[in-house]
Amino acid sequence: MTMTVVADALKKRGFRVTAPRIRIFNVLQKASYPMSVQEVKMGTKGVDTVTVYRTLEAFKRVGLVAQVDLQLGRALYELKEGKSDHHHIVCVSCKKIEDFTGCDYQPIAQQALKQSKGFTKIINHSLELFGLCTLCATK
Amino acid sequence: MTMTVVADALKKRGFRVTAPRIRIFNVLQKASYPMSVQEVKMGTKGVDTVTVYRTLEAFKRVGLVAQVDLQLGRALYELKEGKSDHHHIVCVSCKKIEDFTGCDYQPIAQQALKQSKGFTKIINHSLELFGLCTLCATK
DNA sequence: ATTCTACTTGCAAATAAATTGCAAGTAGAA
DNA sequence: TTCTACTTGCAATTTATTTGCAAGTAGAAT
Ligand SMILES: [Mn+2]
Ligand SMILES: [Mn+2]
Ligand SMILES: [Zn+2]
Ligand SMILES: [Zn+2]
Repeated sequence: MTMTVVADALKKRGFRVTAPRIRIFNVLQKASYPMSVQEVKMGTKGVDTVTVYRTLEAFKRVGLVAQVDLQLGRALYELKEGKSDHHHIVCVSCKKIEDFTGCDYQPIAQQALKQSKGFTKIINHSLELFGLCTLCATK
Repeated sequence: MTMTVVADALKKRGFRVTAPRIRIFNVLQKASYPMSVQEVKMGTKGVDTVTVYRTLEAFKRVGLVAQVDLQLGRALYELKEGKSDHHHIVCVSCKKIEDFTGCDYQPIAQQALKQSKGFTKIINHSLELFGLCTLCATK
């Protein structure tokens, strides 16, 4: 995902391409794990926390970023990039996060829709695994 | 799930059976959807918010309650009861929540473990679907 | 039944997360 | 270059969650 892709994605939706948005994008791109708002702010120095919140929200709306909930008491965010659907394993003890790929959720979504009275379409899903990492498991 | 089950589960882990804990349990039992701390507090009237937090945490530890994250900015909680593994569909617009059952996540978990370098066991998982309910879809 | 003590609770205060209002700044169209 | 709607930073709020502590009590021991 190049920067022109970002610019285009933003423009296409009526968003302007600004310095804070570019910086935030770059921070996310370097990260190897989903980041909290505070972490993103740390990485950009100079960009206000509120701007990080608003930018991540904008990125989410244009589909550049995914919000991840790992039961840590705050939301995390990561670039979707070209990467297919991937998810996470989290150590419930030390909070270590690993990615994994290969979530075939379509059958589950189909079954859910079949049961549902009020929904006819799924537009997104979250799937996270929780465990003990080998390090914490030995303690 | 009867109340003696609660009492036993608590006692077994060294927790005392108290009035606030019973009330909170009853509120959760009546609910047909996962509740926020504030909603639980509303339902109990007289029990302090802090006690709700601490009790839900205790219930979580003894396995009575599951925490659910629906990207709403706060955690939700629901009784596990005897009910097997079930999950939710959430309307991203009006936040309507529906249950669904039939999450066969074992293959996914196995595949995740196969890929993982730092984990050898999954002890929990979260899976939530996001969509537009039929009502919101027509707007 | 009474005593004892570790576990619980409520209240207040602190911390942390997320949102809102607004004036000043600026991207990008004209 | 001009103009204006979109953005930003800063301060203030609101909402969520945690912590400290003194007073209360469940449940074991007597
Ligand atoms: Mn990831
Ligand atoms: Mn449920
Ligand atoms: Zn760990
Ligand atoms: Zn809806």
